[in-house]
Amino acid sequence: MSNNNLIKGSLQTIILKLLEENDKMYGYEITQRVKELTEGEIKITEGALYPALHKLEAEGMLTTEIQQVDNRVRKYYSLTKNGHKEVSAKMSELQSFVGNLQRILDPEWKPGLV
Amino acid sequence: MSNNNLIKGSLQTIILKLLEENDKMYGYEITQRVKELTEGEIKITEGALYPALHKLEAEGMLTTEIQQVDNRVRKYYSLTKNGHKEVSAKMSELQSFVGNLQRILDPEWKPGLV
DNA sequence: AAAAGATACCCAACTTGCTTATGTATATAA
DNA sequence: TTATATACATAAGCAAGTTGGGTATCTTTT
Repeated sequence: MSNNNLIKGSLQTIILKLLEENDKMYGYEITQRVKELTEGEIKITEGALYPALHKLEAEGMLTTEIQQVDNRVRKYYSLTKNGHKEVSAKMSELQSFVGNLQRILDPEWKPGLV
Repeated sequence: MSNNNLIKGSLQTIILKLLEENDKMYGYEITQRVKELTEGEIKITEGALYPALHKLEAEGMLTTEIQQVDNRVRKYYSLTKNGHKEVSAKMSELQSFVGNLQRILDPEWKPGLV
């Protein structure tokens, strides 16, 4: 992530959610997608991403598939069955955390507003 | 903190914001306020809180004032001038990060919705 | 009366999840 | 030919937590 050390632990959720929407992605693609979606505001570093991918794979959330594209190796990741389950768990965990944050930081806040 | 490792990095912001709203708070009071506001979902541990308070004080964001209440010592914290500045900085940093998170995790999301 | 829990502070060992820096390799643009 | 983009990876170090311990007073429960 670029210059913010905020909400550590959301990287896993980001990876899982993107893979749920895209079925199959490789590491570099994930960094670019996040950069796109946030207009360059969040940059996932490779030093954070690859270990996270390896960890999720070791935990049985992801499977990999190597592809050769233009003399370059790509490692595609996709969700396992457990991975699919994990997405919703992580998502509701994160959404509930963000909701609680809003309750603390913005006393005016009610669900339905940013 | 209860079961979420998501809070890392946002604890400082929470402390600063609560102090902006309440002018003067002591450590234990902060833990209770957060518990209240989140209906017990977020519990700030003392092992996290006190070092964070000491660090913010060392950085010149907070000043302290000891009070004796019912034979018990309370250490009240309040924002310094720099502390007041820091609140808005941290707040907009966090809000922008949360916005970016939504953009990544919920492609349907537009500012104005949760 | 004793034990448990709430109030109120603190510290230290440890773990986790990043950053920063480095390495390999190919292709393209300046 | 140097830098930038694509594409993978690892390792040292750091910051911010968790976990578990300690001290002390007051109140509630057994």
